[in-house]
Amino acid sequence: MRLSDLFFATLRDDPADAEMPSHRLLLRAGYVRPLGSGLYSLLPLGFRVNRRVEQVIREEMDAIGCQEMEMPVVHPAEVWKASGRYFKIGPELARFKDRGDRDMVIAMTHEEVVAILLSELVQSYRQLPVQLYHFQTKFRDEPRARGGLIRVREFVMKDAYSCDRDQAGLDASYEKYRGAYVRIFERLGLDAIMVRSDVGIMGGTGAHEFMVINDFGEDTLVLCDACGYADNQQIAEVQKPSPEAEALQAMEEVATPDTTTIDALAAFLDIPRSKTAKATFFVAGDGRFVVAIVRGDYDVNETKLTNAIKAVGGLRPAQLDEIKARGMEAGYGSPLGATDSLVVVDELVTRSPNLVAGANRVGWHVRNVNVPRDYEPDIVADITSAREGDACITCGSPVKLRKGIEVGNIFKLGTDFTVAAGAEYLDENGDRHPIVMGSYGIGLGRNVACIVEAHHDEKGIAWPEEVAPYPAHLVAIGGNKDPQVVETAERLYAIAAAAGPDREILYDDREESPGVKFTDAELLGMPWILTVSPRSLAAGGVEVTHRATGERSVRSIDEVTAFLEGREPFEASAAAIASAATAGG
RNA sequence: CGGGGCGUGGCGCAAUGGCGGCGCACGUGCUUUGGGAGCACGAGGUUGUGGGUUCAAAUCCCACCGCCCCGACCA
Repeated sequence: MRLSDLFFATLRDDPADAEMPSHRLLLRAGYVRPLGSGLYSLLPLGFRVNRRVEQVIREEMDAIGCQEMEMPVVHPAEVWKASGRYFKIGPELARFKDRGDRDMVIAMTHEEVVAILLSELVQSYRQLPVQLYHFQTKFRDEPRARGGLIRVREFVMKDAYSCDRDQAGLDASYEKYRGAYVRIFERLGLDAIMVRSDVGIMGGTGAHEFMVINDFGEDTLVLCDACGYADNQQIAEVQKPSPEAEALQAMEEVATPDTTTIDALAAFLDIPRSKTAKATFFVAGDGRFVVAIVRGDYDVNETKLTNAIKAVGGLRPAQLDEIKARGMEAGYGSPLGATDSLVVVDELVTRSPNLVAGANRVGWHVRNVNVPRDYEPDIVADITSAREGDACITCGSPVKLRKGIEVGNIFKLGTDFTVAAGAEYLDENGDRHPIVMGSYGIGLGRNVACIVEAHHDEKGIAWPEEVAPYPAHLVAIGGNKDPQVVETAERLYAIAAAAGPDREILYDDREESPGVKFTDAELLGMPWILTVSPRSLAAGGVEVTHRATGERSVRSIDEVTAFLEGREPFEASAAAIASAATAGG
């Protein structure tokens, strides 16, 4: 592709409202353009990267026997009503009516359709297991798009579905996908780590997320360097301290003006936060009012709380009047005297004697509150979030917290969808069973952004060869002084073109100054920059620069030809890679 | 949905009540080709939309729309 023909434009200035490096660079280098919030066009360069990422995923899916197909983006609403998700999912699911006034949805994912296909096509255990996948557009009307391609509303996802006759089959399929995902992210140049994740209210028997550590990430990961433990903070467990035994003291009210926060309370009474009990108030989707009690030095983990009370529809923070109506006072709250509430107490609180808790009266707390002496919990469970430095649940070493971006997930769904769709098979004995499903997703655009996050410097992008839109970027300098430059560059370009579509290169044939061409080449980020100039010709050929390391050498026309034809790849020296790794952090 | 910020040419920005500008990018011509070149000429705007105040509004007021950031949310 000649740059004089390419549909793109590089921006000299950073776009004002692009905060993430990947977003800034993809905009500046002319890979993507926004159309609206969370809606992006992929320009030709961006589309080529997307396609190469897609191809890596396709190869690894095919390698585990997963069959590519395609399912519709628009579904009749009945499909989603049958699974129940039409009613469970809020405005995130886009709905509309077709010309016949029929309810329709724009698909967020495709479990329902797979289950329907299974119900139509699978009758015997002999047809199982089967693995299916497609690359298809999803629409999720997210409350807030952010981070360029990281969180968008419309995106292409590879979603795969395993279909097995039983749990053991699902476990085996799940393992295959786990292995495929490890290979995919390695090929994409991403350091993805697998963490256990919440299965949510969709049930299922297990799920993992593949995460890339990134400060702009939306999830928090709990990691242990010592033993390799890695969980999403939503579900991560840590070892909690064993408070020293104390004689239980009598409760005693104490005036504590202006102490609506734990910090203020602890400071006012001159006690550690660990000697206080914190109350937070929620309303579950089914209407139950929930008081969650954790020690003052911990935070409530809403995912754990949701799972502890099996809250269908999740939790929302309670309103002040809802709290008051149940005899409690926000800022000075506790279950003491509370009515009509589900009291959920963190297990550490039950082991921590003589805590200061709210008196449910503005400006007052109560000393020496003990569970279950002073109030009776409805549920005792681990409902706190892991903290930086807490003791690892498996080895006791201090854990660390890191932000992460989810680049893929694997999920043991179970039979919810197949039961709803009537997707059953007959076993060897003629008995009928629901098919057991798993689902496995990878968002393409998000992966493209994460690759840029991991492979860029202050000058621009540095694509790994596996996903680069073109293998090389040819720059001709001084062509007006020396016709041999243009002649040589044109010849090399033609050689690459003749070597097949995969070997096509970018050729900067524009009448621009050398500075512009070099700057753009570094911004666009092809793995190898080939410079033809009077200087390079005098030195014996073409100057070859490795974009990622900056390593530079002059290669003969024959060597470059062998590279362009795909016969002899260029390799960066180990030393250059090591020094680039050190410099890049 | 709550909080904050922003909306002026393709991009980045200035103009705070009185003739809408600057840099880059863009077009034409000449010069220039190893690190975002120079000169000359030129094109490009209903200042997000609607309403209001005023002799006069990009500027002040109201409403709406859109975008970004934080939070809520995230099968």
